[in-house]
Amino acid sequence: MGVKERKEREKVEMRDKILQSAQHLFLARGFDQISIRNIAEAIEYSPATIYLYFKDKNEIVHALHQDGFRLLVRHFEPLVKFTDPFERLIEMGNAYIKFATTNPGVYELLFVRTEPMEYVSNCLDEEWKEGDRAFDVLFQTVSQCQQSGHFKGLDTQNLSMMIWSFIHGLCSLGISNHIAHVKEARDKKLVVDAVMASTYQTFQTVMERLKS
Amino acid sequence: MGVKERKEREKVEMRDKILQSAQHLFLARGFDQISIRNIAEAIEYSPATIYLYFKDKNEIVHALHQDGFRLLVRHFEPLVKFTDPFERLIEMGNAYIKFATTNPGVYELLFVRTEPMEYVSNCLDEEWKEGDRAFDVLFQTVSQCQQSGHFKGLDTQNLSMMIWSFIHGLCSLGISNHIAHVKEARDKKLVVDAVMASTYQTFQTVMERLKS
DNA sequence: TCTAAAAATAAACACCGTTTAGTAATTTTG
DNA sequence: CAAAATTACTAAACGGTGTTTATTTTTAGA
Repeated sequence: MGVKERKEREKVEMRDKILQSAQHLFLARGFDQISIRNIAEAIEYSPATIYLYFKDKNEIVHALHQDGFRLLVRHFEPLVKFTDPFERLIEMGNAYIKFATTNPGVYELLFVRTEPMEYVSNCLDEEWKEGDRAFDVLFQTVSQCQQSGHFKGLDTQNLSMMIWSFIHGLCSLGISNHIAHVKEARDKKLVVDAVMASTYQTFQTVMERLKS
Repeated sequence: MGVKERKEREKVEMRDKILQSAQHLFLARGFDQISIRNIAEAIEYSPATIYLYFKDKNEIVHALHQDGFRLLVRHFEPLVKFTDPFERLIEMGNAYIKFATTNPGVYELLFVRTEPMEYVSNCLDEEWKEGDRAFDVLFQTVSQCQQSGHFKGLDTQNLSMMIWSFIHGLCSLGISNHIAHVKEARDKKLVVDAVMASTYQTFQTVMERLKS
């Protein structure tokens, strides 16, 4: 009676195929190109079929979301080798920026677009495990920094928030090309990279000053 | 021969009416509700008529964009009364956050949505005068802070960028409800407000430490 | 008043997410 | 093995979007 097992396997495979297709469309041609019809065409099924595997488009986007968070967390994992918490914190900033700049699409999906947020607002908790975990890594590191005598007198939660806000603002502005207009150069990508790099350096200087 | 003058006046009035309608729809019912058909219905004209006054939808959004930047700059104008540059800088943070939280829709239009950006990438410069002016106010203030002995050894442009990035990250995360998931409280709006307020306080503390 | 220009529109085109009703394939049952 | 039942799939439609084209209505000037 391997029929049931096979059917379940096929169901999972189809789900994966849909998600893979959606991600490919998203990364290759932008958020707007994730259309049910485009996905359907890519996997060579009718649009209606997709609704047998996902409740609606939001559910697809949310699944991609989870994958994105897992990717972010994976960027943080190698940082355990840095035993000094402050050093690890700085490396986390690097890892975060690297994640955002090498995966601008994924970053946009995770932190810029608001559509999935609204969806998540409904089916609370548990869906955001991955996101919470990412923040928790930061929080723990900041906490350890404080235990080592850094950032005296600052609330851990708020300081973590501040650091994340800064890095997010940097990445978000960079990715959305809001920075390019400040400078007059032509090649936007280079400008963004340069500004982000040097701004981040400034951030590091500021953090250094706050160490003791 | 006042006919030509009247026609020109009517042309401008119609343009304004379209923009006013678009802004109303946007602020009242969100970005998605800015549809050519909705605008047309609101001003009691056919959808096609709108294309006699605007090249496409992007041109409408971009016009709203400019208005948004003018509103932001207007939030900064009262700050000239603060003669101490550092005090003015802090007040600018307050003004920016106030702008973002009291006009989340406008803020989203200006700094979160990317659609208008792409449009702007084509018709470079001149369209962004207002945006540049807003950043310039910040830059000048930071520069004056440094002339008063604050923020020693930090590049002005980058430090300005850092400050903007931080505040933007805070507002952006707050508005997009990315913060709410960190805490487990139910009333998101309150949580966002609280976290933003206290985080901002932390930021102020950090800035204070950097004064000398 | 008649004509030429300008302004507005109806209708269509090609998309979108989603639903419904019906077909085709597959599995289970008699 | 054939019939019934279940499952998998899809064609077509609904109401929405931005935009274009051909046509009609309104207006202005001779």
